[in-house]
Amino acid sequence: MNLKTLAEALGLSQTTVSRALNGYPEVSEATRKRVEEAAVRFGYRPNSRAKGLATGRAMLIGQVIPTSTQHEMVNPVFGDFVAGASQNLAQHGYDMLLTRVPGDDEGKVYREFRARGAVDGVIIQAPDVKDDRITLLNKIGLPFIVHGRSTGVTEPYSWVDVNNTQAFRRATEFLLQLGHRRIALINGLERMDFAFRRRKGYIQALENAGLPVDPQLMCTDEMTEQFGYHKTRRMLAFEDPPTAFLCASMLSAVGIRRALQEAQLVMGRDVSVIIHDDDLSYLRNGEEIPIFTATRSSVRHAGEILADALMQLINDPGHPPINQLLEAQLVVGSSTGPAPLKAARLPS
Amino acid sequence: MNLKTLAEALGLSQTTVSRALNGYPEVSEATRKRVEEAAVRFGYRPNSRAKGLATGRAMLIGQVIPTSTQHEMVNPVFGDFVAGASQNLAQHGYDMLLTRVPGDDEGKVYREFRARGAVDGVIIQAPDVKDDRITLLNKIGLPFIVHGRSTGVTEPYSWVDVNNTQAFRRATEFLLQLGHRRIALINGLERMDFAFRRRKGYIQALENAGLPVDPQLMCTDEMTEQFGYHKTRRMLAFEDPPTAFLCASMLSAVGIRRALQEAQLVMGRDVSVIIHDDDLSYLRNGEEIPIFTATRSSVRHAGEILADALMQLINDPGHPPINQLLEAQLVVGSSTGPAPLKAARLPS
DNA sequence: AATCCGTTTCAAAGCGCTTTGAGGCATGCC
DNA sequence: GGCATGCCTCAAAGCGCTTTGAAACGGATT
Repeated sequence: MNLKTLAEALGLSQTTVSRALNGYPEVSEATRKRVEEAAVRFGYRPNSRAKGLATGRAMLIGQVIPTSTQHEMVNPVFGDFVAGASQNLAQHGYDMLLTRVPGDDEGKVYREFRARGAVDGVIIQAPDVKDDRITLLNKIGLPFIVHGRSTGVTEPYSWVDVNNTQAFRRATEFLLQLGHRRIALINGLERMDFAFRRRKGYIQALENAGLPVDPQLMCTDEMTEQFGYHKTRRMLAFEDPPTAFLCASMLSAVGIRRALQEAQLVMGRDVSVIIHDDDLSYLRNGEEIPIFTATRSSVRHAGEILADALMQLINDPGHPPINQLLEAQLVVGSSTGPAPLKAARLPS
Repeated sequence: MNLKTLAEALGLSQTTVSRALNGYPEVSEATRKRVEEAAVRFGYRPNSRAKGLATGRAMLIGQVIPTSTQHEMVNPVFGDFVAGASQNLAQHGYDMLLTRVPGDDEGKVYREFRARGAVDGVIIQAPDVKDDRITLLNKIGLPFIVHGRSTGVTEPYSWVDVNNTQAFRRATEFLLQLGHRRIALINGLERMDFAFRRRKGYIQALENAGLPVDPQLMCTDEMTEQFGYHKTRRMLAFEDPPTAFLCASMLSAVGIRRALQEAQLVMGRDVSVIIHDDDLSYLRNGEEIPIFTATRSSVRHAGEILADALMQLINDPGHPPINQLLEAQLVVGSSTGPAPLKAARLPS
């Protein structure tokens, strides 16, 4: 069933039917009712591509599946983020177009998107400290919004980000207040902007407290469970081991917990742990009482906000860049406590 | 830059240019070279919607974001699955269209997909024991393939599934051989077909061994970390506690591990654990030596196979249904060992 | 009765591509 | 020279929709 046959069935012109369905005022209420009723009855829905061709809109938002080039790891945050974003995109009649990049020339995909008119806008995930994609997208004029920021990019662009610096500064301060002096930082890859900012916050807090920054206590890698596990074991074997861990991911923190329990150490008593909690739907940080003390910020919620902002940018082409900084909540769980008088230490 | 201007710039007709770019034999090699070179130079790419309108193809595969209606939980497997599927779809020039279902009438989305011609096919995730979506899609004639199967559906359809029954039968047998007699099953929601089948395999193994099936030792819910944790604690407090756990998900197994370690029990010595491992990129089951003994089957690989199969179905409309059963590998890690003489038990 | 006006409807153009059916142009053969 | 034969190339139709500019209509006004 297409517009033509529907119009014929109704004894109306295509114009009138189209107008009736798209809510134009030139159509009498009676006609509109009749048309709408018939559309439902026949199960008529306008063809996406024809409509898109006529209107010049794809009604699609592009997104590249965020995989680290290192280990082909899919960002664990992806599912929840997409769920949030899609939900709000759907409210505007948009769907998401997902594509996988062969090799690492993500730029090529965006050029293609643009040239083919495949999407009306794109979402950028996990920006680097200096992310080329932003410059490129600005250049080719494809509406976009970044989930996160890129410190090294000076030109204006739209973004929604968590205040990572602030979150990790506060978390560090919280540990300092509990008397911890040796605080480890289990961080994500530092070419990622969020990791860079988290370290900044951590260092700020230490320096404000007049404490030295020990490079040995900072590590950075892909945030796997094993990463947390191994680093914890190694650091606990130091001469002067940390009494607290600041961890950029729930997943790695599970590894920390494993290492601690294996060493018969009690989290929150022998060693304190604070994590950043993206509030993933499949990996909740406890129920009423959080398992881990955490800086919490729902990535799903971020997705919702991002989607709305992108819709604004698309619907109003002259719109100035939208920047929104979300504050993470510091939620106190049972993984933190006063610094022990004597640091727990593993035999190396 | 569109076809018309490109053709003008080359002093050729649109037909010739189109043919040259699409590899038709009616164009001389010299012309083709010239056209291709110009296309690259001008950055010409055919408009997706115009091309789609002309060819009648969307070059998109639809997928509904799999969220449980219960807790709005996004399937943790989603990211990896999509990465696998998208990769192989991309090889055929296809992208993935993601949509979120408002409410729970997923059927409506598929009808829309069909009526709007928005996609050329769809992928169905996480089928129920009796899944209506299959019947619907067969009825409306939208090419599709199911990731998993639906026991209650008798009509033919295409699917790619892991042999869950077999996997869990083998895992149970493995535990039986180690002398375990009280084996707990931490299963997913049993309206999901995969959970139903896993239980079947588990029960088969017990019955073959002439052992009773204790309903108390079987539980089913959304596979969260907490679910594993709580159920483990509860079961270990039984009069006659299990000495082994069979767990449908890595995530829940992390909860099992937490409960065990908290109870000072050593996995593989006091209590054995076997999990099903989807080989998620962000949640690897150890490096060389698996942490958990597991029935392993990469969900990413399943995505790749599914994508290829769907491409076949789409490219050859008369194609009979494709069914592919993947066998899970039983990999032995350090979480299993001989049954202890006396079962470890927690005070209730 | 003629005119005007607002409402309602329409025919046709256009979006950018593919594809059909036809035409131009050397070449080779009689 | 005339004519079929391939090889290339082309103009135009069509995909299903939106939207422009115009027309039909009924009722009110002169």
